[in-house]
Amino acid sequence: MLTERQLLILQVIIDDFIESAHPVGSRVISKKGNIPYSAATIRNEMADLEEMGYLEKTHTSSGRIPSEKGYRYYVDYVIAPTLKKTNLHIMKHIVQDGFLEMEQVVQKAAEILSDITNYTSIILGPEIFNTKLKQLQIIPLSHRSAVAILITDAGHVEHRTFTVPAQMQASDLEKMINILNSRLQGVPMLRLQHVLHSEIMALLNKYVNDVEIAYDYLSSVFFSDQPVKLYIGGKSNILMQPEFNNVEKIRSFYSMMENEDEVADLIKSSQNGIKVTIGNENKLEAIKDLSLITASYDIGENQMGTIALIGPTRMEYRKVITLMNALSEEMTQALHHWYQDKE
Amino acid sequence: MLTERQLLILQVIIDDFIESAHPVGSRVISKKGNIPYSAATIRNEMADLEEMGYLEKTHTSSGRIPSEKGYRYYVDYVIAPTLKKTNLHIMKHIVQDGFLEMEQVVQKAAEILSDITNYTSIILGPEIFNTKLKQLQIIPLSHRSAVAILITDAGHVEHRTFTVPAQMQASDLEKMINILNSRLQGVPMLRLQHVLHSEIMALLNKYVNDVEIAYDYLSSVFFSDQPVKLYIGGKSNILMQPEFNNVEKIRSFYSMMENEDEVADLIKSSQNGIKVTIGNENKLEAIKDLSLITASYDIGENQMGTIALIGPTRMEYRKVITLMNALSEEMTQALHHWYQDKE
DNA sequence: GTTAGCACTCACATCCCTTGAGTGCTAATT
DNA sequence: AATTAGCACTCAAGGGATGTGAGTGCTAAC
Repeated sequence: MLTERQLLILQVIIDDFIESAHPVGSRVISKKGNIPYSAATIRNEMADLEEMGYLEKTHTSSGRIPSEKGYRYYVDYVIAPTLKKTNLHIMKHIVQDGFLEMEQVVQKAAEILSDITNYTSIILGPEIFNTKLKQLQIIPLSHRSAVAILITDAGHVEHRTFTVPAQMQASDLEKMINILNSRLQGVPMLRLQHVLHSEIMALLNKYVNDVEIAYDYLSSVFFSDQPVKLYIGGKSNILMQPEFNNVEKIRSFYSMMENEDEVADLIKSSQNGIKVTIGNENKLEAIKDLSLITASYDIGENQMGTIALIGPTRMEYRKVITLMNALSEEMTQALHHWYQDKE
Repeated sequence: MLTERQLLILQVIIDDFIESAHPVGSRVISKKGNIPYSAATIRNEMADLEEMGYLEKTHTSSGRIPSEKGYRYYVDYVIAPTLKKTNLHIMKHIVQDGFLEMEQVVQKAAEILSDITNYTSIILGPEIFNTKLKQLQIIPLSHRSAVAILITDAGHVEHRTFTVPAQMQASDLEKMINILNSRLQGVPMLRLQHVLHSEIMALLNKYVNDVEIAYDYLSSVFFSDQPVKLYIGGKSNILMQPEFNNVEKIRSFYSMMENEDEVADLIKSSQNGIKVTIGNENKLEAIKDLSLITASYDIGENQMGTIALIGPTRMEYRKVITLMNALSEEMTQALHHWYQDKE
């Protein structure tokens, strides 16, 4: 659809604009080394490109800036084919260190990503899809309270303090713990509630006085929906971008970022691989003039988590995509390591 | 030092400016109901107040705005004496709910505080000063890794995944856990390392092969300095303030807030009670034109944590201080509850 | 098909002017 | 002696004008 020359010009404009954030004029383009055409020719081509929707003007006599369609084309047909798997070893130093918990690895990855790119990074922690309960502990703190600790085979620990209802006997509690522990080990986290309900309630019934209360309590302790775990890096990086020059934009961006659920929804990508969402392609109002790049990192058969990067539509797509590809690869590996250690 | 009338005028100016954020002129003041003087009289007084350093002008013919000295006087001599202990029950609904963990209580308190005030709140989690180790658990995940869980008598749970060194026998690990568990229970968290070193190493020596390695590992697992826990609420609230109208200010504020250690240092107040730091009284460059109010909440003999609020120097001091007084009271109570339950 | 040339456009900066809220000072009033 | 009215003065802020320059589109020449 685009001629060789049009493509070249489009590319030059986008590259230039990504760097400078200023509209690109015909003269500057014609002066570039790899462009053997005069400004007038460029102008004609630019007019055509604009007609086709790849370029825009900010006003009648301004230079051109890429439209969202332009970026889209650039990302899909210019960058994507040229991407080669690189081995950047971004996280080399982190993974070597055996002490780090998985959560810390993820947090660190977010920081690195935002440091390198100067955009804001968001990493959605691995979901518990596939992990199994390794051990359940209930530790009484007093006659009225206790802390429940769930450890998964991935080394993830959840804990929750709860008040023991007055109607519940201390002996009941103890019995209950024993039963739960013996029966729930090895059960996938996702099936916990189901198993609890279908298999164990009957069993508990024999030993414990008031099963209703017990069940209510167990449910509330174990299954209160865990808030999603988000790791955000470089939230203030985005303020360095010249497009964030008015307070209203900043305000709406930060308001959005404060709402973790919304952010989690936003970046939770179902598909594998890298996904680029440009400007208005985003559903969320607050980032309709930003670009969002998500990449999933996964482990075995199930998707686990998502890495995302938010920046201006004028984003260094090539660099960023390469980087995220590599990072997602490395995180997958690092977490695989993790899992293999546990087997 | 100040005459009755000067004080009245100062107060009116500050109140007005706090509300409007605009310089206050003599005419508006004279129009107020409780002011029986003409604009000219007010002007004379204002000139005096300015000479004494309580007021400032933004330019030669502008109205007056309070200087930092003015705010300071206002806070110390106008507000402070009139404060009465109020019982606001800000957190009533939270504390009632028995399920919440202490951390959630604190987090919630931060959110409430920022919601009510529209400023940014920071709460420094209770320090572990006085808590004792309730139970220590080490749960092997595989032959090479394990997760250590420390539960304090306050129901606080710390966990840490670590890799078991190859040189260490599985049997050694088990023995070690037993010894540690029997000996460390009830030891105050702060003395853990000391006790470990002085009492237990000898004991371990008898049973475990390579004590050096064991000790190194234990240290790294238990005593890697826990980052301070900060709970921040309403980070974007401050953007609503008209003084945050230029990007540079926003940038420096957010950069500061990203550095948790710096923030923790900033608000870690040694003294009890409420402390107001106005503008340049703050050491940190980024908030030299903001005000910071800190209040400690404590439990028994030891200070536990700090509540802080950051807003423009033009802050609703009276409201905020009253609020924080009440909140600190309530948090102290809530946490006392907590502790009493554990006894 | 490409390019030089030229008239035209428009954002942006600068200067100027007006307006109005506010001051300080002086003289009159209480 | 304290208060107030009156008045000249100041200055930020807003609103044209105006000039400048980077850029365009179009036409005609190469």
